[in-house]
This record gives sequence, C-alpha cells and structure tokens, in this order.
Amino acid sequence: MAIAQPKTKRGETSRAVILQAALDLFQQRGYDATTMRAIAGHAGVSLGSSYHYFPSKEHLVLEFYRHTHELHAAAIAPLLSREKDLAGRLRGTIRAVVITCEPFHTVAGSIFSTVANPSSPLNPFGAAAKPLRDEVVALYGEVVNGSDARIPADIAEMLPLMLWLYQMGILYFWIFDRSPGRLRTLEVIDETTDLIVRLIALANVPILRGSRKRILGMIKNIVEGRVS
Amino acid sequence: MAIAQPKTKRGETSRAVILQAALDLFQQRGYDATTMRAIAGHAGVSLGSSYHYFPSKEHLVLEFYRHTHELHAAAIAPLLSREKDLAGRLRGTIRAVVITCEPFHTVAGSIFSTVANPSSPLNPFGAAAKPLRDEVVALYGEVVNGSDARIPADIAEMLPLMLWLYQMGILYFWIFDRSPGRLRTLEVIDETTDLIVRLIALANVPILRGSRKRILGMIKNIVEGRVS
DNA sequence: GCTCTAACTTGAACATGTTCAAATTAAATG
DNA sequence: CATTTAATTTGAACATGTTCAAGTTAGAGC
Repeated sequence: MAIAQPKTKRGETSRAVILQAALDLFQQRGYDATTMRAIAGHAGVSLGSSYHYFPSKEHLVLEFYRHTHELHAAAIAPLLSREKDLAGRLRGTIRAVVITCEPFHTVAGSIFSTVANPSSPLNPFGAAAKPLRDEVVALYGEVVNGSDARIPADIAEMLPLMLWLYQMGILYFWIFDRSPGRLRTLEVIDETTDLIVRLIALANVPILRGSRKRILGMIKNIVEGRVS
Repeated sequence: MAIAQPKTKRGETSRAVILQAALDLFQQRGYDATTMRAIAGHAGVSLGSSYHYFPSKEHLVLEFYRHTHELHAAAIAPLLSREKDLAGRLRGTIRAVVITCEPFHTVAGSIFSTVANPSSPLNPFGAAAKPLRDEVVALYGEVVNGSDARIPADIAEMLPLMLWLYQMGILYFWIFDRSPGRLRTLEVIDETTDLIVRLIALANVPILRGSRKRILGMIKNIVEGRVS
C-alpha cells in the first residue's frame, strides 16, 4: 500500500521509465484507454513491477499533475517577474494553466473524476495531494504578493487558497469547453479575473464590511476542517 | 447502450426488483462494495438481465439520485407551504437535503466521483441527468417564488439554477464532514443561506450595480453553453 | 570471492464491470 | 391449439485493476 521509494540505481531507473511510459500513454490515449499492462509493456517491465513503485493507477495521475504543474510554473515565471498589475498577473497565470494543459484536454475529463472522489487518496483536499497543493497555493501567493495592489490583510491571507479553488473551477469549465481554440474558457478567464480584482477593491466599501467579515470568517472556518 | 424500457408485466417486475436490490445494497454496503453480481443475486435474476434494463452500474446511481430527490421534495412540502421568509425557506430546504441524504453518507463519496466525471452520462450537466436536474431547479424556483422577498427580475431569473449549484457545493462539503451529527455542515448552511439573502438585498446598492450586471451576464453566458 | 540479505522482478491468479450469442418465455396471430 | 415473433433471460467469456507468493538480482560485510 505504501509507496516504495527506490533504494537502488536500478530501482530509480525502473521507476522513472514506468512513469515516463505512463505520462506518454496518458497523453496519447487518455486515462481510461491506457491500461496498466500497456504502461508496463512500454516501460519494458512486468505488470507487477509497476505496482511496486505506484500503488495504483491513480497514483500515476498524481505524478501527471505534478508534471503539468511544473510546466505551468515555468511558463509563468517571466510574467511574474515583469507584470506588476494584479489583474494582469492573475489573468496571465490562469490563462497559462489552460494553455499548459491543452495537450491533455482529452485526458483531463476522466482524470478529474478520479481526483474529485473524496475517498481517493488523490483528491485535492486530502493528505496525499498536500505537497502539490501547497506548491500551487504558494504560487498564487506569489501572484498576489508580487503585485502592486494594496490588499487588506484579512483578504490577502485567504486569497491564495481561494485562487487555487478558482483555478480548479476554471479547469472544470475548461474540461467541458468544446469551443474552437477553447476560446470560451479564455473569455471566462478574462471576465472573472477582472471581476475578482474589482470585488477585492469593493471590499472596502463600508456597506460591504459586514458581509466581507462574515465571508472571510466562514471560509476560514470551512478551510480549517478540510485543507489543513 | 440505450436503456431498454420494459414492455411486459414481467419486464416491469424484473426492472423494479433489480432497482430495489441496487438501492438496498448501495445503502447497506456503499457503491464500490456493491457488485453487479450481488445486485443480480439479491434481485433473483441473472447478471445479464441487470444489464438489459440498466446499461451500466452508473445508471443505477441515477435512479438512486432520483429516489433521494423524491424523499427530499416530500420532506420540504410542509415547509414550503407554511414559511414565507426567503432565508427560512432556503435554510429549511438545504437542511432537508443533508438530512434526507444522511443514511447514504458513506455511499455518497464514491458516488460523487462517478457523477463528477464529465465523460459520464450521469454528470449533472449532461443530457441524461437533465430531467432530474430540471426538477431540482424547478424546486428551487418554488423556494424563491413562494417567498415574500422582492427580488430583482434579472437575479430571480438565474437564482434557481445558482441555488442548485449551491446545493451541490453543500453536498460536497457534507461528504467530507466527519463532525458528530454533521453539525458543521448544518452550521455552514445556516451561515451561507443568511449570506445569500443578504447579498441579494445588497445587489441594489448603486455601487454594486455594475458588478451585479457583469456577474449575471457572465453566469448566463456560462450556463448557456453547458446546462441547456 | 563467498554469503547473505534486502531490493527488485515476475507472471499467474483473482475480482468485477461489461458484452454477446444463444436459449427461453410469453403473447399475438391465424 | 399451433405458429411466429418479440421480449426477456442466461451464463460463459472478456478486459483490466490489483494482489501475492515465489523467483532473481545486486550489493554489503567478511
């Protein structure tokens, strides 16, 4: 059940070659059409060997996610060091998510369901996904903190986590998007990022103070029980 | 692939007995632990016979949902004819959802993932789920329209659909909720329903007019491409 | 170089969702 | 009642994720 970390050169090679085969096949054929036997076959190892390094097919998906996250982080590095406007940073970051994931669009649907499953070890709120989740949330922390926007402290505290959630929402929309070039998703991104920045600015309006406090308090309360 | 409607007394009986066995076993053992062979066995029919009436195990889940929806609708009927306050109607309705679903809490997790899968015929945004989805949205229409709240027309138009989405969000929270008596979910319901009503009232504040129009326009735009 | 142990590898076996061609049943038709 | 036809039922067969006991390999300790 526990993931066996390779303790040998040979083991490392095996793990790497299995993972690479899995990534290739997922991308080529999609999640469902990629059998564990095919992965093992392409990797040149036996079926049982794959299970030595990856306790289940789902665990290979987690690596898949890590892979796309690294692509994404690399893609937005220039933007984050150049752009200071919050809306620009946010829009660029989220656009880069769907652009990075575009080659995996056909895969994404079936993967999403395994990930949304609360009883799956991979679900985004669970323990196994924590390291990756923390990385993504930290990335949004950088998006927020590197901007010249002046954001109230109580909002700034929760914002990265909420943007991570927002990103998942966009991805879910993107999965369904059949428009050419995924234009509809890009439109929605432009509109929502603008809106988010606008709402943050509005949060200081006196009449909204009360609701703002309540919303933030509630989110904090909710988050503590789940993503901790 | 297409669902075979029974055309005989005998066929109707078979379908009913299979469905009943499935509902029982799902509730007793959960989705994953209930095998198609067990369902067939308990129903006293052969494995192949089950597939004659239900193209897949997932299709049995849809019937499970319909079942809980009917329980829910019956449970809130008295409330809807008595209570006129929007917050009260909303709170009571959503509370009734989680209370109705409580016996299925252990099942719900694994079911959720099959339903969230965009490639599944059962995903809430898809065609197969439309009849049931329409019923639920209509129910929220009744929650809204039967209240004495004065709601701007543009909001009233979208509100039932958004409340349906809100209900799904609550259910997703509820699935994770391990607190005794599922108290945390009930708390969140109380807070969020209040908040929703408050935000609807705030939507008329002049400074929010612009954002309100944009948000509603965007939601309308999004919804048209998916839940149509 | 030999031995021993832990790491690694293997493939058969199992469980379960799904398919399908053949057998059976029931009802309509004459 | 006999025949025909469509509906229904069946269980074997298949694909695939997963497990596991047994075999193989490589490196540490001497």
